[in-house]
Amino acid sequence: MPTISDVAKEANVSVATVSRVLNNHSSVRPETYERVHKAIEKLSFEPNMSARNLRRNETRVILIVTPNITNPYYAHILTGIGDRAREYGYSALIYNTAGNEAREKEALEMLKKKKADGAILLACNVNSIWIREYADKYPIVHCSEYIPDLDIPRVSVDNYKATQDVMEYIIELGHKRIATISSSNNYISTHLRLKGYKDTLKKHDIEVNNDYIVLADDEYSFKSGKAAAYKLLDQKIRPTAIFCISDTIALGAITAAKELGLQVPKDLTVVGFDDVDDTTKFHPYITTVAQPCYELGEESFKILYDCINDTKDMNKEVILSHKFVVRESSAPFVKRYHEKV
Amino acid sequence: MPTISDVAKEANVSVATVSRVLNNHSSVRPETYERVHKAIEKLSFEPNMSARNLRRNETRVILIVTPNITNPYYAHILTGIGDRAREYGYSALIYNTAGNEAREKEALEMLKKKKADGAILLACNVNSIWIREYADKYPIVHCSEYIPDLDIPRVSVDNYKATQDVMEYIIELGHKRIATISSSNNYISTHLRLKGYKDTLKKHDIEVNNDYIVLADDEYSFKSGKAAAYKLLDQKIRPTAIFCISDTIALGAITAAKELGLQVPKDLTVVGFDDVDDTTKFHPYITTVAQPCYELGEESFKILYDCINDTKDMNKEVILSHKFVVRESSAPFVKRYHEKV
DNA sequence: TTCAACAATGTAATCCATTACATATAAAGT
DNA sequence: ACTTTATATGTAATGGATTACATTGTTGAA
Repeated sequence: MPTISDVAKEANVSVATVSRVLNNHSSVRPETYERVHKAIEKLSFEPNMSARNLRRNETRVILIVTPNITNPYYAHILTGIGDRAREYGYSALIYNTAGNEAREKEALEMLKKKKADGAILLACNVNSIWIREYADKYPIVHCSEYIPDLDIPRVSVDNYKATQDVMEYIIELGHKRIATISSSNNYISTHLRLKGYKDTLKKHDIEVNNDYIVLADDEYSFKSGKAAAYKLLDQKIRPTAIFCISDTIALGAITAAKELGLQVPKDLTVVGFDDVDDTTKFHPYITTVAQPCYELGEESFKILYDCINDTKDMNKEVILSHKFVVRESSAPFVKRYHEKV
Repeated sequence: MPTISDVAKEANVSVATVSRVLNNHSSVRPETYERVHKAIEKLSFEPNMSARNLRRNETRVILIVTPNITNPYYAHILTGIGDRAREYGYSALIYNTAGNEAREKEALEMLKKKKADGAILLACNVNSIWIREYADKYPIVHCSEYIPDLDIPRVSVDNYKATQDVMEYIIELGHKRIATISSSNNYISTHLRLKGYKDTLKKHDIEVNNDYIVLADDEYSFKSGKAAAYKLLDQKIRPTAIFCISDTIALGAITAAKELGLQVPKDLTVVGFDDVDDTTKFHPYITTVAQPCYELGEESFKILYDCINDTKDMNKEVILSHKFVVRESSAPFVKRYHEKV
């Protein structure tokens, strides 16, 4: 491996000049610049990152704190982060926390220990305000989930608006008995989706029925989605539509409906959220809100990069647009002879 | 951030001694060792990795070359690698290649440029012998796929044996008309599974029928699995069992069967491979071969680590054991009135 | 013409941990 | 008692890039 001083010799200049060329300093004469570049290419020189990092006091490593990359939603985001990071010469330290706060803290301690230049947090409870003390000192970006009122840079979709879209659509279809399967977790998205659900009902003068709000588990597991749907469908007056806050839950709901002899969408409309890969693996394909996961990842890296480099006028909050996609699991409400309402 | 010389001062020794303590050199007196350790703890000193890496000429970065982390199979492996890597102070550079050879080469060029200490390749065509020239010079480990005859260290399951297990089971159930959905890709696992399929049939004096061997696409997509199943089930003499080389394909096959009015497993036995998350999301739950993905990942990191550190007597080939799990998609063959055979 | 101001480049210190080599002290051998 | 050997620790060079400061050369103003 050639070093900067090999290049300097080759180009007949000092190492300082080579370094200036490398870092695009203005004070280098164009012809010198040219000469150095030729030397660099001739020797196919690549600056030694350890040396540069040592001198610049950076690591070129970013931390990705995620509950679980095995979840395709996070995997897509991770791909976006990874592609952009690589492009900028960063590598990733992936911390799987399984939602465990102790491990989240352990992860962020890496920043203190200077093992990473910054962190992207993929899932974060609204009450984790302890993150502030890290965010005050180190570059941290929230991706998709965030903590309200703590103005930590973030990128996400507009969960409230997306839910409104869903609910307006379901109401438009003529449904009145609309339930939701939310989650026991404490994510901002969960809160916003629930609020969107309630607010839109109220807006249309439909009473919010607490029996129609049931919770799946923290990780939106298929199983818990199915169980939640059972709770809804076992009621005397069944809902005719269910808004699920994730596709996996929606899948669970559809399975539950089938087991109860209900046809989706004929007897029950089911809408999901996220649009991960499973939505079109089985009929009925799920009507859902598509999130731009890859772009969420890309964007969070960009913001983190700006944070690390103290870019002026950087974006502190990026909202990417979602897309509501109507597929097969939703249909107009039809009053049937046995219906009481 | 305290440095090694701060520690030296605090402990009243030279930096060399501190360094010796840090690296567990034998020649340090126990009481000195103790004193230095106290100083380290008092200042909560952490060695600066850039400086260490510069001096030691290493990066502490490993390359993970994968077609697509979005695939849960790879995601699980990645989690295993990641957890182990972090433990040893390595971070990961994830290269998504989408199976593109140019991008695979681009990835391995990082080794030449000293941007990573070694690489783990997650999917690799059997004919990619160009990898040898990198493997000769740099630490490279194959995980789950590999190139035969090129003795590059690797970890995988015994695909041939696993397929034998599956086939023996299906034959045991009384099936004679057994088809397989393989893939157009060029992975060693694909070849071995096909060979296992054929060999076991022959062993039981069942003729190999080429009409019963159809291919899904390279990525085992659901869609292509479904299409392949249609090809099998449209034949005059239908198979009564299908061995699919992936669960997603199996899922596709089950969907195709349903669409054709066949019940799984009553009318058709379907067996998958991998045991990723989807296998128990829908009934019938899929009978499949469970791969220890996380452990495959862990093990590959360990081997790579040994390669990087020239460990003597390291394992060059690790075969982890698979587990054949019988669930709902397989059942004994029952001769029906309309059956010709 | 002379000096200030600036442009272009060079010299050397710096980042921090590692390690070859040097030194000092103690234990062992004759 | 005196050299030899081993043990424990220190000094200083090293890895490669960056950058404050120094130097040289050039241009323009007075």
